[in-house]
Amino acid sequence: MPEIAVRLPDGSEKHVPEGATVLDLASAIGPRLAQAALAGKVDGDEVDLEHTLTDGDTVEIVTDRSPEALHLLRHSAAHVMAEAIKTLYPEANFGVGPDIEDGFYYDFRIDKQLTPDDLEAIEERMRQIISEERPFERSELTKLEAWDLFEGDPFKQELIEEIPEGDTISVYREGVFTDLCRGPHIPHTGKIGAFKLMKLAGAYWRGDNERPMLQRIYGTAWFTQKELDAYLERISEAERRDHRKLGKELDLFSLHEEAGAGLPLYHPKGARVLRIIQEWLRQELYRRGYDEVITPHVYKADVWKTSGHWDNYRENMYFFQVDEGEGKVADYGIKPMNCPGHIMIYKNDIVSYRDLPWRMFEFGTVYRHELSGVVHGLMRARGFTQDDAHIFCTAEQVTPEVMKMLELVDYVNGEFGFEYTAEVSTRPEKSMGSDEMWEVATNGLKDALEQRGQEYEINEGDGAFYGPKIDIKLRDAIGRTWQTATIQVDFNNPERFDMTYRTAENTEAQPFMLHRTILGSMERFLGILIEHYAGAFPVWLAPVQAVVIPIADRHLEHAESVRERLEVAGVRVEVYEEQEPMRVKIAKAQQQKVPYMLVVGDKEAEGDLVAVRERTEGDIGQMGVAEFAEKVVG
RNA sequence: GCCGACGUAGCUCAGCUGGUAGAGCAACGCACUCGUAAUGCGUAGGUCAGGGGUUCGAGUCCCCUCGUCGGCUCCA
Repeated sequence: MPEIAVRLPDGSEKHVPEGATVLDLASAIGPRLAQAALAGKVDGDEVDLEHTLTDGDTVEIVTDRSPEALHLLRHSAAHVMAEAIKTLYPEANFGVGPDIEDGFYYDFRIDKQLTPDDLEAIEERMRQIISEERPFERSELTKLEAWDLFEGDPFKQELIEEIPEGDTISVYREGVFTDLCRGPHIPHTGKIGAFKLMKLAGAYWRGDNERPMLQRIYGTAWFTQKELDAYLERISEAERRDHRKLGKELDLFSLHEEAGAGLPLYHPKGARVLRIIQEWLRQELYRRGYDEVITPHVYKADVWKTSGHWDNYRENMYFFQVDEGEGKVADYGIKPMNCPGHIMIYKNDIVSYRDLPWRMFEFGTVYRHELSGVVHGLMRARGFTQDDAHIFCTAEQVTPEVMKMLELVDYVNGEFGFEYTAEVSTRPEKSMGSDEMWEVATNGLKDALEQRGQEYEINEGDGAFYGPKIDIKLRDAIGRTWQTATIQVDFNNPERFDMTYRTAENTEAQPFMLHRTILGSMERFLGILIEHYAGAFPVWLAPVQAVVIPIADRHLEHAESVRERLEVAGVRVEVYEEQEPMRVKIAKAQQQKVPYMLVVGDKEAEGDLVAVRERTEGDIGQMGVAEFAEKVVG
């Protein structure tokens, strides 16, 4: 029998009979590999095990240890769920069902509105399909055949319509269910070791709010029960860290129905943490040549007309009218952004090139009427404070200024122990400015990243309409990512507000304007910090750094004296003076995640000492008050 | 804004198919004065998110509004 030669990932060559499939190759290498094989990769493209090899292919066998394996599994699980839905609800029409991070979903339309209880029946049906180890069978069709096959399935037909003429259209069948699918899939349903349907949601067809809303079920799938359990544990961990729960327990902030959605109220401890962060950042900014400004929360509508907010951002703004007497009524708008104020300051006087770059910053509180469905604790509020800054500069200064911002991003995130990645967003379809401006600005951002040796990804077409941007995504203690810092070039405002500066040649030129935040919104950043630290702030951020715990009433006097001296030394300290056993006070301090507990009893009063209990270490022994203060304030 | 779920004492939650509200913690009072994660007893606390409806009767069923949660969309 004629043979063909294929190349394996280790560079070696393997001869197999003509017509051999990926699975045949795996068998030829070893029976255990054949058993573990899920799919193949031929010249980098994923294929099924049944895929026929040709001479000269470079082939890799995908097993459950391969990085691509989980998405194959999850995509296959989505098919199994679709089949379960189809058997339970034969009228079902399906949309799309991809794998996503940690799982999969499928969108579909059925007559019944599902409730969480219905998920159990679907899971049960899925378990049955999985236990039957049904093979996924691929077939290839012409566009016309595919169209006919999905008769009565408008969503699938719409997808078929969009497949370019001449492209291969493939479908996969497992059991009674056939789905339009590029593939590949795992060999049979039995490979899905563990799964769970997680939640039910609505989702617009093709993500378009003009189109019908389908039902969506999210699920997760893993090779083993152990992995599934670990994933569920990760979710519980995230729930334990939920800033809304911890915010309540640690008495940091509250939200009130009567106040309105998305308008957090900071309690003394929450306010303290925010102010500590702000004061620290303020000093860093002063050191880096920023000027702090303070601008009003409301402006007359004219400002918003000039800025374009009146026309383009109205539905997100709070506008109101004020009766100014004699039948005159004036429109005012609460600021959703700080830029117009900073621009007015810029324009207050003639700016020389010698004044540039001008770095203006403000902890500016803004209000945006976000859609009711998106507000979420501190993470997405309607009133929030940005650590906002605008840098007005010349074209040549863009790259160096962006580099300075990136250095600041790096420094700030390092202080909190965050790792992060950068993404550059390029010109979107709906945008203003010339191609040349976009190119100069986008390259300016990329140059800054490259000169600093920072890796970045490109988000094609994801820039703001007024200019390209760099977004920074943090990775927190349990691996979740959060978008915080953003650096944006703005072509719009210098134009709209007719901003100029005097050049060295005594001509007028338009400055570049950069927007940037480092923390993003203070609210959101605090929320991220709460979850990152699981509520246990490091000593420098802790709203209460130490509590003094007198053992009995006769120790109150010494406790007070300790508190006074520590306060003078700059330690944030409280005395737990209620008449309760020491262990109760310790329990309370532990729950409040206070870094240090200072037990004072007879021995400490006698020697003017404190017995220090560290929150995570436990009792670390006695020391003098000054020594302890030094330890905290450092 | 859209789809769905939910909203009971300050907090966490119980209250089956409609018969007129309950626990633990917290608060307050009294006792205990204690050596490293929760002392005992007692008291008080709710127009069951708000409004409307069905019913002899609604925390429980229906509608609207507000809010919360999970998604979608949005994030000039």
